[in-house]
Amino acid sequence: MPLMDTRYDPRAVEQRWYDTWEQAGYFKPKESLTGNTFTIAMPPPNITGDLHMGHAMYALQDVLVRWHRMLGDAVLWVPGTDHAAIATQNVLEKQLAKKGSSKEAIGRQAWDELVQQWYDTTGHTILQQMRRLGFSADWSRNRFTMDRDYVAAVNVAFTRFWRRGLIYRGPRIVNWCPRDQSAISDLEVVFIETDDQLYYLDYPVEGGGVISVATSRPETMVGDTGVAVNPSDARYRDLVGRTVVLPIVHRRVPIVADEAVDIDFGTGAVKVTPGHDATDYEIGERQKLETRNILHLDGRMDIPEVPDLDGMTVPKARARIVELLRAEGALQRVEPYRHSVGHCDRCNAVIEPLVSSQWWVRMKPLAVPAIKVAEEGSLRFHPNRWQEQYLRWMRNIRDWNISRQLWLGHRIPVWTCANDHVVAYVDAPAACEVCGDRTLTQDPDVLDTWFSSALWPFATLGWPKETADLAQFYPTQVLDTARDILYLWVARMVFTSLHFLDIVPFSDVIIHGTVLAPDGRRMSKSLGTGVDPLEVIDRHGADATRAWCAYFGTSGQDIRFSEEKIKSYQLFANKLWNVTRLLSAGLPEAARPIPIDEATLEPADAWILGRLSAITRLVTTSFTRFEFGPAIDGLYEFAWHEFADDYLELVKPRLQAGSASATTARAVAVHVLETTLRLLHPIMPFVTEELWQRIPHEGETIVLAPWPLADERLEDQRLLEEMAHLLAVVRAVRNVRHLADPTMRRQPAEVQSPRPLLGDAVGRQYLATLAQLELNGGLAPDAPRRAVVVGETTVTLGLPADGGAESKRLSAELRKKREEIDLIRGKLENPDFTRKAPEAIVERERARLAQAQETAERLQQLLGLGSG
RNA sequence: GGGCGGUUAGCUCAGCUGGUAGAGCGUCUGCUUUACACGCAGAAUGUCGGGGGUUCGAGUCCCUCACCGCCCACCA
Repeated sequence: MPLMDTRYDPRAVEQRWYDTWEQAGYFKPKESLTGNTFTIAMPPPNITGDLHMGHAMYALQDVLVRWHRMLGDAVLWVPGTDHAAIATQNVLEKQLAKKGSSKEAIGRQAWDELVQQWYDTTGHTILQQMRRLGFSADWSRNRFTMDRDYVAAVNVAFTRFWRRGLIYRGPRIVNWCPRDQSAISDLEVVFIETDDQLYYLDYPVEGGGVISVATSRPETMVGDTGVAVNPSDARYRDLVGRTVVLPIVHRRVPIVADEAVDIDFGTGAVKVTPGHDATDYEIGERQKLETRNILHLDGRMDIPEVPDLDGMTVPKARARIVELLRAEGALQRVEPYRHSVGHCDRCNAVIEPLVSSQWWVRMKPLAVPAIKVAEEGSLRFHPNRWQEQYLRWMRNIRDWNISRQLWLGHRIPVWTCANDHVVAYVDAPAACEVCGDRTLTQDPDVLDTWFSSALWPFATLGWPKETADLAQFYPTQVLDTARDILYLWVARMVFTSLHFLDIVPFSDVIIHGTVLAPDGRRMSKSLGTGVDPLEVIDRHGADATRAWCAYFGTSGQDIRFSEEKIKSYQLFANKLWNVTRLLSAGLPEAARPIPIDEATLEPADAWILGRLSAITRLVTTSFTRFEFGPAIDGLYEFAWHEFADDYLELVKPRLQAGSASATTARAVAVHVLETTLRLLHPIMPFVTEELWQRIPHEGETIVLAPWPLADERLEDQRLLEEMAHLLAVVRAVRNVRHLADPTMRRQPAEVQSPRPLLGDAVGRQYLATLAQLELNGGLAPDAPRRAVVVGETTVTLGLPADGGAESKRLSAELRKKREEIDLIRGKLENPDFTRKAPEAIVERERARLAQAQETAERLQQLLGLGSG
């Protein structure tokens, strides 16, 4: 069917091709033609989630996946979703609340059934949305972190860690979210700058005197079990070892010396509340201080001995205790204070550190190999600077709190029997493996959702079973994600895989830029700054959206969303559509490629083939380096400007002539277009398939077409230079004509060039075609004329005379040339330059000088004639 | 407190190991030329954040300052 419309409509094309590809099974791994496999585990989005611009960035993965498919590798892109414990629990709790119920009301068993039912019925909407972007993942291998096999993998992982002694349970200070009523890990705490107050409290010292301490949380003083000073602080040396009597509760606590105390902060003395502050907890451990809990799990005060405060929320308790302290004369002063307060990154509640019994993973031994692989280079980061961030975190790693007090997630696979034997089991045990007792109870907590995510790249392939997929497709090659989960997820996959499989899960980590709103703010629903990728696709097509993502994604910088740039890629698709329209006219659809007879190539043909080879190298290199920007820029420039604007304009007369030369031109043009479409396919899969099918090609789909190979023999440097010169002459002619009379089209002209342009006749013909000149008639001897000088070539145009304007223009050009000559000459006359600069650079400057001098001489001649 | 990124044309951004400043959009001029007006042709626009240094030569390397953004940390 011939292409009639002058406009490419992505909506008429994309869905159709996607369905065709998926139904044909093109996204499933094929037998490798290279012996290589190429695997990417797609970062699993939250099952509750909707597609946002962050997911659109996964287009980078699809570019690589499609490229490797064309290279002939056995390619597998594994998709899936994550149960995202807290987020999903919140969704379901809201649903219950609407019905006036709650999870506590229905009980754990009914809740578990509800959750399972929800998993079964929820449509993984987001994976459907990803198809709109053209993602060529193998959906038949879709995984969910709550699938039966995946749960089994999680239990195996936990149990193996346990048996190696890498998991322990113990009371430690944790970040407690009073709203979610769960512990969260350090990484899930976000610190927010807050205007607060710093309270200076006077604590009476037994035997006389007071010691002043500063605190932003005065209510915690009822949990104080000590006062600490720096051991080298002379001011307090005599007080160390003595005892303070706390106001209000009138408890006696010691004054201790500890290095953690900053002499310069506040008074240099600090109240120690090991029960509710991480630093204080550590001081307490070192100094053997008592740990007192003063909070209920919902964040209310648990302090029966002070009825005035008991049961109050923290803000109320803070206000009340200030009154009480003031009444006792213990409040010295209050000053404004700005500091960071920890908040839950899920629900934004203020975190209350408290001591609680939790499950922990010992990180130090796991970190050692994870550091080694990054140092050795078997784990690489793009951009490279993330390696340092990764290493810094790994080297300073602390134990990982993996238990959450939620009702949704992977239950911790630990059972306790009546005789208090605590053991981890892969499957629910019938009896205690130590004593045989049969009244076992499972730990009520669930695992941090990142514990299961850490297994993603190998558990999705079947681990711990030794599946064929695991054998063939593991390890993966590339992991691409945003930087915010470098530690939460990427780092944890590395040490987990090294521990269980003794292998790096991926060799290259791409950290793509974060998409910001057009004004530079973070994209977020609550700010109203979010952009829906599906709407962008509706407006500009998936190809344009992908090209935009790929262009900016690998730059490593954050990216402001810019619809204009996406629009430009839509126009690019349209350009390709019209090029195809031009070339496919008169061609039978789906014909075989036309053989190119090398003997009949004209210089223009050889030139565009050479440029095609160069662009093939550029794109391939760009993909290899995980830097897609140059590939996209290069293809855009090549296809639009060199191929369409220059080459096609040049061969149009030949195409219409219907000669043997027409056959060659058509064969070359079709070949260049076909190859360009293949080079572009990983980035813009839809339009390239649509157009590829309409021109001569081999194979049933561009998805499985071979990746183009460069042929450097075609890159004739002399030809490229001569062509560049010719195009420069063309531009200069057009410029002069436009200045003289912008409405003027074709006119007579003469060309003089000491060296013939591209073998003279052909060059003159090209010049005539592109610059719209009549070169055969010659100019009448007395006709008004304009001169165009580019290097060695002079074109004399028959244009209306404009008195002084012409010589003024030439004088200006001459002046510019002379400045250039002075500049280069200055350089060459500097002995340091000629001695120290590389020979090639000096040579180039000499050549430039010669060119400029030639032009200047010619201009001088013309002016001499003109002024005479 | 420590660290990382950014600062290049009106806007959004490229510029690899130092060697004549680039793109897209926008602006201006002209053109409805049988692929494309979502187009073609032409043009204008930059003390490459400030200062210092290294070098024959610095947007690019080093030091320093300023502002913007991010990360880490036991900011009581």
